Amino acid sequence: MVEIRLTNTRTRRKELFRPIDAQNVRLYLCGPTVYDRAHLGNARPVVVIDVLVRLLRHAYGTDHVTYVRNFTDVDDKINATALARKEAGAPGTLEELIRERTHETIGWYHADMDALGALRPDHEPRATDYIGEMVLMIETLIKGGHAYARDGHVLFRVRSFADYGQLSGRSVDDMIAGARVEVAPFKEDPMDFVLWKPSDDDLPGWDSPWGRGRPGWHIECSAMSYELLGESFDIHAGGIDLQFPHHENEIAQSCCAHPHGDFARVWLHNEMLQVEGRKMSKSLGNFFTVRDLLDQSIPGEVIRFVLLSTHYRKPMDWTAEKAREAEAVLRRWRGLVAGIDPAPSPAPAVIAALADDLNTAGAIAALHELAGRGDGPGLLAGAQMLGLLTDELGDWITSGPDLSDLAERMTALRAEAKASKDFSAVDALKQSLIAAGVEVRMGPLGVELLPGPDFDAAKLPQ
RNA sequence: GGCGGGUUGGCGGAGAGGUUACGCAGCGGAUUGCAAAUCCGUGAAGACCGGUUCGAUUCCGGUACCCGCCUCCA
Repeated sequence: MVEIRLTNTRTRRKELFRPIDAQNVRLYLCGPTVYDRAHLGNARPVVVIDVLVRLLRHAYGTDHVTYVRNFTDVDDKINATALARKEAGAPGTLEELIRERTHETIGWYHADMDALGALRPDHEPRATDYIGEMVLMIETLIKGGHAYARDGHVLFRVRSFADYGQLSGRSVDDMIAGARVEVAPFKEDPMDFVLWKPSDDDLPGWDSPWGRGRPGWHIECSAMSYELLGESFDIHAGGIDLQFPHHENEIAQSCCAHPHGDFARVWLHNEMLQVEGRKMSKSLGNFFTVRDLLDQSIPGEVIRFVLLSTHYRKPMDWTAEKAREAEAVLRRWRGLVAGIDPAPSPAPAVIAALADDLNTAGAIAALHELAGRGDGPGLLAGAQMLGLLTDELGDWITSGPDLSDLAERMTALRAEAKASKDFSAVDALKQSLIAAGVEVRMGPLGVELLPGPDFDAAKLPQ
């Protein structure tokens, strides 16, 4: 059995991973709020956890891992988008427009994450399908003295949970001293957070004991993970920015509603993705989507490689240079493994790196060594452990335009030139191909033409 | 203000208290009509100041700078 070690945010230590039930290893990843295209930062945890799931399936068996990732489809940004569409004259009720928007966004999300080679989770619950369960959980919290209703709102009573702040290493008093909390007249304590809030007629709402309203953000993950994974499960993952307040609040809700459970044993948090040294964020306006990159002809496999080339617990800067290097490596590797079957099992060095707190960068280094030794089957098996060099992600390598006519012409010209020693015609053709963004490779075996990133069919010689 | 993370060679980026990370770029060579690609070889590092140690880039303390969370965010 592979010994997997993971850094648990809760204990701040790298720990040996021991599943609650080795027959069913359970993992929950906080998924997207489906109001718009996923940006590149959204993709980092998805790709990282995808590798973790592959590793867990390798260690415990394909059918012994349950992976859940939610869709948050109750959210004010979704409402705002739908409302804007309605005001712009779109037909249908607000609820229909919201449903349309979330349905459309989920389709984009699936397409974009598929393009990165991320396996679909076993369950992808939507918050709107679990409103009843959330209401039940809130009622349980009220009965237990952990929540209270005021003016159509229900709030979680932070002071009722002694461990509040343990995950993120802060105390309620410290946070109040920070004085950056919303003070609302209906709160007993400034740190109390919303479980349920009232909806007016312009907002989606569900009937509840506290009137028509909608759930707060945090309760959905508590309710859905309980329904799908139980009161104790193995791993809960997400971006480090979710550590507080989202995950702290999830812990408070879940542990108070299900005092006999542990909720999540291991908390995994990935560091932020940066662009030009700054966090990619909506408020800074420096974010771009996965689709933007794909549309720039950056293959999903290249994006995946770049995301995995930095350890998940470190900030990662996205740069065009990294994408360029990754593409060159993948092109070389794909050439090396073309037509080859993978080795029966991944190289121990690859598994060892991944088992050591998901050291994907170390695993890639191990792949470089396999490639350097010319071990195609080993490289292929190891890379596929990382979700690289898979058939599904390989289209970009062969999907270029058909340049075989030009390659043949070049070959013929070159044969003539070798006899006449006049290479001017060959060089002229080569220059025009380069100008069209084609990489020209001439060797003893013949001529190879590869469309590069700047390829422009309009500039091809006739 | 409170809390957390980081600082490694030209660039990117890991592990390990003592022995080559690895990749890209550079340099030398092989190959090539010339290039490219490929192959072989190679120089180069760990913010700063202390401490522990026979020995620290690696452990501990401090300083500086950078980043993040505390507000929608992965």
